[in-house]
Amino acid sequence: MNMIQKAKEQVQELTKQAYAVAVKEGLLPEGVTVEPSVEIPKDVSNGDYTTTFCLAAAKAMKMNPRQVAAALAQHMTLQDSYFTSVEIAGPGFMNFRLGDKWFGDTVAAIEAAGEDYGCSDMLRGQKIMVEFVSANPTGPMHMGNARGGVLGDTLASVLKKSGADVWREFYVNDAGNQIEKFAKSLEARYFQIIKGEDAVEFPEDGYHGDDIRELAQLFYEQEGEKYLDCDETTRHDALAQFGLSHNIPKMKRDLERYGIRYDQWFFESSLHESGYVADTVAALTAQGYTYEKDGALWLKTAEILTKNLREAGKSDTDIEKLALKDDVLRRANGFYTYFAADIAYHRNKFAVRGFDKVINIWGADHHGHVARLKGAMDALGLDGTHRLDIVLMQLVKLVRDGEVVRMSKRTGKAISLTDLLDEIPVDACRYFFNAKPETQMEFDLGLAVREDSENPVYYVQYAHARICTLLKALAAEGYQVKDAAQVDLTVLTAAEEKALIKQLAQYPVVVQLAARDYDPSFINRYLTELAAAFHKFYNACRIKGEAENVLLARLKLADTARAVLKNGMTLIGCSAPEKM
RNA sequence: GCGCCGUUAGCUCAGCUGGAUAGAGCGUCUGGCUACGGACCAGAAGGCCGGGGGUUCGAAUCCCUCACGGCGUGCCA
Repeated sequence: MNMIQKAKEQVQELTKQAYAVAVKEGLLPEGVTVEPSVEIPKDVSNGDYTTTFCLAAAKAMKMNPRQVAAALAQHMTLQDSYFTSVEIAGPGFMNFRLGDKWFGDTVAAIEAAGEDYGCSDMLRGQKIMVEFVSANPTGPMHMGNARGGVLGDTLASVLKKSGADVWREFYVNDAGNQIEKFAKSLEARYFQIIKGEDAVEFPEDGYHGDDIRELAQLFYEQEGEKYLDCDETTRHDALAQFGLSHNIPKMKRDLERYGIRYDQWFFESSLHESGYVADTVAALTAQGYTYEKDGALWLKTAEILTKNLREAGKSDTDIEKLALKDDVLRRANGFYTYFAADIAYHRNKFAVRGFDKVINIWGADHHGHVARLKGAMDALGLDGTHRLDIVLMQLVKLVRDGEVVRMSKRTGKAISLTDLLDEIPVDACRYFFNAKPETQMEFDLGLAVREDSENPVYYVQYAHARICTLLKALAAEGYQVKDAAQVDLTVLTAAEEKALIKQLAQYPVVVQLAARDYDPSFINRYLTELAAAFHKFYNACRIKGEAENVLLARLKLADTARAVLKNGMTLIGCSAPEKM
């Protein structure tokens, strides 16, 4: 248990005990079972911890909240607790103030945890897969992929710190229609190189990007006109394979520049080759969830989702309005759809590889698929409703000089992830994209370079570097950081010192919130606040030249702040340099 | 039409499962080191929390409704 929880539980216990005594004394009516809610006031003048118990319980007691508070305060015994005072304020808040012991214990607890500070067993025993980016390997990755990459990677780290057994995966869509389109686009460029640009028409729905031209050129340089007259299937296969063999390693390289590494790159084609897609569709058919129409095989999506919605309490008229439709699994031409492969893929995650929970980071434009993929898992008896979580990430809106820049690969105007990294340092990118998933972000390319100095990541890094320099300077004077047990931490009484320690204590809570909400941006905000708390402390309290006991206590505090800054930056994949 | 996401300071965003006077950063203005890193700190200005109703002792937060913006609603992936 972390120090915040300890303090909160004490407030709850003290309040409950005081209530019990007050009842015994006949001051308050018995039988009120309201659980005391404990909060940390924004303003320290309202104490370090507060409970709203009196406000919540007053109604049931048919009393004025302040009277309730007065009765409780009378019988509050603070001996042996972390608190030194309790006072009634406002409409009936009870405000508790922490004593020295809590602050000292907090510093000692952080020291004892070391690099594991922030870890919890909240998700102990859970095997969780995070699948993210999974960009089509038919072209360069764009800004949206950058956001998804950062989000997925940090989320995975946060879940791991919360005790889960985490697996990072990239799903490679190396089969299906997109690949065929990819091959046709490459083919057209290949022919154009040989026959001249005007002699060959480029497919309307093909990929127009320059990367396709470059790949075709490379292919031509390597293979010459060898594939000019062969049969189409052979040529398409060769071109697609060639293209993928260039694009996939490039995606790996780009993601590694962000510090993102996967446990596995899972190929869609493997599901087709092994017959697992066909097997999965057969399993759905065996359960009676499919039917044939117009030569295609359909999944009874509407029926499955209607059942789920009814169980969730939706009325039939509401469900009617949704106009649910069934989905094709196998086209009339005999090929399986992307959806069929996706069902097989997720069945594999649960049924074959045994993940308890699967989290997918998807662009918001895929939200229409969430319910039906979960439903398909339900139909297979895999409880997709509860075990499959989809984090929908709003797309990054690119703006250049106030004008929206489209990101479609088809138009070829996308700003690639490589371009982005060439302009902006990795740390700034990671910090910027580590935002709340559902926020619609705007990224102004004109400001991209300025983002450099504006990005709060430098503020955090500066705090860290400043401490490192300080430690060196004091070491040169013979002052080493000592163990908490050897330092008198009770001399840390200034408001800035206490504020800093309280901020340090928050870290484990923040990590858990990030894991609970699948929102790693909690860590960003926390680090900015921690850096601010440090800078304030540093500005208000001198270290060098102070009396030795004060110097050593403050030095210990600064070093503790350094460790937690480093811990958090590592968690979100940013560096914590010792000098800048 | 229907569905999902969003709307908070000039800009980019917080607001922790309903709490006290709604907060940061950037930008603007005013101050602060012969002292451990001024990439810092202190202070000021700047808000009908998109509009309207409701629930509550209490609403930016929960419910309803409307407006605006983004996305989706394929035998595409």
